[in-house]
Amino acid sequence: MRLSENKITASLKHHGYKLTPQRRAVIGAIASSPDHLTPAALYRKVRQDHPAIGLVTVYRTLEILAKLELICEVHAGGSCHSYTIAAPGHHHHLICADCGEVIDFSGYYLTELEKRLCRETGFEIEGHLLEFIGRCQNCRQHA
Amino acid sequence: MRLSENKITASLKHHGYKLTPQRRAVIGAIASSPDHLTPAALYRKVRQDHPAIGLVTVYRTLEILAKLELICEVHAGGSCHSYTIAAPGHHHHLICADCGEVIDFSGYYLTELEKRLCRETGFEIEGHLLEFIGRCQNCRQHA
DNA sequence: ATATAAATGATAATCCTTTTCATTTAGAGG
DNA sequence: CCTCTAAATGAAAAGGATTATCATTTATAT
Repeated sequence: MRLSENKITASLKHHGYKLTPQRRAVIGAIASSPDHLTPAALYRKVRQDHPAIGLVTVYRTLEILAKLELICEVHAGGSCHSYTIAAPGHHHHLICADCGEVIDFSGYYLTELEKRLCRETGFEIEGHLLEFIGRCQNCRQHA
Repeated sequence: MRLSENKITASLKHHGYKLTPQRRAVIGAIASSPDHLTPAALYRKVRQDHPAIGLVTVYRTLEILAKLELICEVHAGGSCHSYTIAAPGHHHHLICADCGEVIDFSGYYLTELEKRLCRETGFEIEGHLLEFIGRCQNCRQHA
């Protein structure tokens, strides 16, 4: 389950950020999109309802949301800077290569592997990046 | 075990690319580095021995090497465009957040998870991105 | 040696992202 | 409600990374 728009605005307020119409618009756009968006794509989407917004504001809003971990970066989609709304807690992404839809999943599949790597390499492991890329049912049927 | 310089030059020739001194220099630099390098960092390194080389040539060489899968992109290191020499076959990276060293490992830890995701989501999974980030023994001791 | 297509490097052009700064505004406190 | 103030905005410019253009050079097949 993904974070709701309300949770996000609440977290912004809680951290002392002002709730401007522009920020609401960016949050609304990203929260209502099932797939991941680049800053430019998000800008285009937001401008439909909010033509006066500046691209800079989109960047600044994304920066804040990322710092508060309310959105997360998607890598496997090709573009290195795509964002999607965060799900609470640790999770991973399954991304459709055609339509870009992002499905979250979670689980602790990697703890055994982490332990083994620690033993064998002496590394202290702090985090990981795991994403699957594929084709969703819908895109497969329409191909 | 990582690809040797010889394997890489052989593959270049085999695919009809010419073996120029500049390309040798780029390959030498990337093959001799245990960590991952951005195009700019690689450019700086190559210029020490080969001052006349252009940054453009570095980009072009990286493009070819990536297409032939002789080098691979590293994501978790922060910069979205870092490259390191490829290991033959499918593998993953364990990256030191301090010194950038990249350790390869392989295994088939994800096939069960892939099957489950297929069943539950209807996706046809084509690939994945798995990287661990942490601190190597050496960096931990010197911290 | 020669011919030729490919590769190079300088330059310019494009993106994408971040700074700067004057103006506007959200939200706190009266 | 007003007023005030720091924060946020948008326009413009700057900065950085990557790609395109093009005349010149060069690796390699012959």
